[in-house]
Amino acid sequence: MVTAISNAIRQIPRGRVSTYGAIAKAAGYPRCARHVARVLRLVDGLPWQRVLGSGGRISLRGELALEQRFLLEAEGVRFRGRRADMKMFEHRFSSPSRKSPMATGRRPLPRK
DNA sequence: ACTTTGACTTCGG
DNA sequence: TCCGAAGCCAAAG
Repeated sequence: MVTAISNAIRQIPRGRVSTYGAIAKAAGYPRCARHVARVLRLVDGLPWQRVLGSGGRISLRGELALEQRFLLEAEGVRFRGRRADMKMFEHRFSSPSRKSPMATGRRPLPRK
């Protein structure tokens, strides 16, 4: 699971970004945005700077936030105020990186 | 086994 | 746009 999430993150190409929620979903664990965050903190060697909060907002604080923004701009990602331009730079995942999307039997995602 | 803890998200005011 | 509350889920202690 940590693996699946790590893989998903590694799939984000340079110059593109994604969100915690989107990554979680792409990895096969919808609604597990927080776990994506944990993986980023735990595992290194990942393009952590390409992961943003919903709407392209930076969820980090202090220097990390500044550094993240700096790195992204260096890759060509443009910011509008405090947000990254998601319409342009959000990476679209094709499918869950590992086998069955479902590992813990959860519903397909009916929503309401 | 139970409680706490997040680099989260969405909604309402 | 900013702030607070509630929902979420697995890992840690």
